[in-house]
Amino acid sequence: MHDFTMRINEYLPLREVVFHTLRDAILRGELEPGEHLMEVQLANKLGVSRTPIREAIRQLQTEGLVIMTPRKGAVVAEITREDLTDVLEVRITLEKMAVALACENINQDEIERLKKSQQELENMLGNDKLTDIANKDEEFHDIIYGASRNKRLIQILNNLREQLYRYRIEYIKDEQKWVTLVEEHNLLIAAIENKDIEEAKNVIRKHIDNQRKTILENLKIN
Amino acid sequence: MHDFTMRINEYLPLREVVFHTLRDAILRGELEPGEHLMEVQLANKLGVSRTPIREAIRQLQTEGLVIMTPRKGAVVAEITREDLTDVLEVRITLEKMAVALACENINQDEIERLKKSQQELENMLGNDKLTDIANKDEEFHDIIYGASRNKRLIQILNNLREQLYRYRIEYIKDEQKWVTLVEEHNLLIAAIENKDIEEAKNVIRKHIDNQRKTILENLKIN
DNA sequence: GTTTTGTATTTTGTATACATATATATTTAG
DNA sequence: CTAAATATATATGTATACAAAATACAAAAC
Repeated sequence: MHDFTMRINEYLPLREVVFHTLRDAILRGELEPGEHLMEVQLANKLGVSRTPIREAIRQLQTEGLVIMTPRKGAVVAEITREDLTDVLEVRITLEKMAVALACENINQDEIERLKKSQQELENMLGNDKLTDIANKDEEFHDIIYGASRNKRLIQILNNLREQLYRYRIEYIKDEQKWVTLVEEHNLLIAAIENKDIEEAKNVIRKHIDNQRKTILENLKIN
Repeated sequence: MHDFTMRINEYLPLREVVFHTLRDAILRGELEPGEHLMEVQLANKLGVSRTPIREAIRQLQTEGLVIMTPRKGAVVAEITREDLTDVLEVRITLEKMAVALACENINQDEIERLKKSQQELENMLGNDKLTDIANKDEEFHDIIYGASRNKRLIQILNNLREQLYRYRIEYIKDEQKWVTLVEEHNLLIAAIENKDIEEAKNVIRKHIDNQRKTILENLKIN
């Protein structure tokens, strides 16, 4: 018997495809900050009409990746050092909130998944591609987000992470930081398992702070 | 000589007009949760084409006021008690962050504006329309947001407040709560002026918590 | 009576056409 | 030669047309 449920929801609106294409182009740097996004040009390049392009650009705006001005169009958002600092500052606060809630609400299954994810992450370091490692690291933190049981918090944290997407490789690629990364993750698992809220908050604060330092150091922009 | 700079930026795209119209309709309850938003119908009613309607609906989606499903369209978001609890929980965390930052960064001018706004609010209680009072209360908190100097924080707080817009009158309309409201605002001003971060966080936590109780008590939905 | 299937209608997705504002190039006045 | 004025081109805003999917409903099959 075949699984026919497989093809359910396989349909993707063009606007979604365009959105992901443009988003990736921005995050990879193919579309540079300050660059003007012109609807007809993009429509021709991607072989669609202006309509899905417009809708995708609007979605990019809400993610903070482009800035739109009425009658002027959209430009790829310049990210200033100040913006990054702001984002990271909010992120630390909300990550602390997330681990605190996770301490209270996490179940045994999630703890197991956390440990498994962490083990896999350790095995990948030095072997797999950086983006795969970065994805595994995201998975780890996603489990914690989920254990917070607060959907709005999860949504905001995902959005903040999105803002930092361009820089997420920086931290992973420095081999000297791997020891710290693994150590912090393990401390975090222990703290959450012991429901030690203060310890968990401390560890996550340091963890994000390390990322912050790396990002700000490697930053060419002002 | 006339001032021609006056008309600069006076232009508003139709999508913005439609967005505000629909948003107000949702917040007033004219468009009820679960109700289907149909593009042609709205376009006819508002006398515009489908294009600005579509773009407005997408914006409503990012504000969390409607839920869109591909090929199915948009429905006004049902707000569950759980959603509200989540929003308020995040809001308390971020309001605490905002007042803490405000303690560090606020300047004399802003303190004066805070006191002036508060004085005006007190004078309005019992005299002015509830929505005007609510707006004045927003102004008060906006000054504190601004003093945090964190643009991303301000943006997220504004969005969270948006989610609670439907219920903001509930708290204001109960005359018994006015004393508490005024008292808390004054305590908050004092704490910020003295740069007493812990006290400020405590006051704002109580302040939002009081709103939370009122909202959840008056809530008919599950 | 219930389920299935075919058809009509409605609704969203996408493309395109036209209107209008902005940017660019050209001309003309000083 | 510079700068204002004008013409031209380009881009966005909006409306409309057409395609395709979802829904509603009726008829047929069981």
